[in-house]
Amino acid sequence: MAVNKAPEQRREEIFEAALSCFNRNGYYQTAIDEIAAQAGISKGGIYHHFSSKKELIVELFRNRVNRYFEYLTAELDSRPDAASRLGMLVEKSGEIFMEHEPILRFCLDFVAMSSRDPDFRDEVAAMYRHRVATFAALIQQGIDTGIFKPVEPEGIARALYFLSMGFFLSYFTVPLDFDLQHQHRLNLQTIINGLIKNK
Amino acid sequence: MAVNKAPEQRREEIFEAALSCFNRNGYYQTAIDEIAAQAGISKGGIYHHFSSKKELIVELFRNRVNRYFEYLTAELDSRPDAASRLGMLVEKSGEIFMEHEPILRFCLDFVAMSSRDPDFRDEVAAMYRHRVATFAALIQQGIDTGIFKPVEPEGIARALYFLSMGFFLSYFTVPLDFDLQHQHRLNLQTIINGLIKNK
DNA sequence: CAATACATACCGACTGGTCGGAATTTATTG
DNA sequence: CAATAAATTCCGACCAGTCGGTATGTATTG
Repeated sequence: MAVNKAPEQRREEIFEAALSCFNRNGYYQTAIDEIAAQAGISKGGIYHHFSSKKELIVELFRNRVNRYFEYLTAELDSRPDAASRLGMLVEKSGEIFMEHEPILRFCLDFVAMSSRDPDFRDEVAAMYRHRVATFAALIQQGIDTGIFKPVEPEGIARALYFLSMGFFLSYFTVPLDFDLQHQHRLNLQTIINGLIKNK
Repeated sequence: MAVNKAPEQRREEIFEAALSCFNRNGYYQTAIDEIAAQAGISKGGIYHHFSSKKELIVELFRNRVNRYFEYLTAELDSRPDAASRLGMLVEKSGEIFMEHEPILRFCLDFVAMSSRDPDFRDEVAAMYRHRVATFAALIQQGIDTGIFKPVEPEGIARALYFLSMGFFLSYFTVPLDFDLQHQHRLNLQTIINGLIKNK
């Protein structure tokens, strides 16, 4: 019958099912039995691989979300200057937006839940610091090379983080009465244009 | 003993308790009994005033959140030009931020939940449209009076909405390693500065 | 005496987590 | 290469507790 599988493969199957269930009904409204059924395993089987529901979602967040957020900043070094690198970030985040919606949705939910759970919040804080530091470093480069005005890199980096989080959140909670890609570029250019020195 | 109170007063007491409970533990993790205890009433009493838990939270959202979001745009007409009006909006939203944190927190939660509940989403959509329309009208005024560059009012208005939502969300989910008021102004000025024509 | 505003007791459905043991795989040994 | 032992993976019944909602009775009010 049900042949035992390698732990890694099972975990992946459980992750996939959990992501789908959490996105459909939310974390607290999802029963372990539901995930188990969708993953083709039993409840006891899930508790063999994860010690609690909470551990499952935290591991899922680490596994999925961090993977994609790090993808964002992977090949940055291949670009010559700050403006080009910022542009690449914009491109890539647009890609993720379109191609990995389930993960984004889950991530947003996790962030929202983190307002009440310290364990969740630690994970979110790590992501926040990582992203802001990356943005800030890029802006600093732009200032050093004389492309950008002498702004506060940290502050603008935070504003970029806030804007992107708000955009993601709104994507799932607001009528989409606009073109996504167009708005995405407009968002970021509105900020970046303010940085570039007047010719 | 417990003397009956006027319905409006009871509803207000229940609202207050519900807001507090929802903020402490979240909507789904809050039992009606909890709200009842904190409001000094019984579960049956609450179901006398509200037909369901869901109706309670939706009414609470309407009653509290919309009240404050409308306060934002109340005295706009008293200001002479677009720049001054935008500035007033910035000021007021900063005030609400500092003085009505519980309501903001609840609002954010409600918005996040609205990604999965159509009934919630209708309420959020109304707020979104109202805010974006207000922003867009202001920007349009600025363009008409020659203060702003000829941008897309709707698009920038959305960016403003996204940024503020992201800021609020992050306020509750991210380490506060910056000065709130300073960052708040920086956020908005970063966008607005891009609008103002170069002298 | 109605009508309103509660309180109390209770129901049925559901949930996270446990537990004993079965099935399957891997390691060991003769 | 069996045969056996040990470890891993998994099942599914079960438990103790929770929760939204209801039914019914009682006090208050006008």
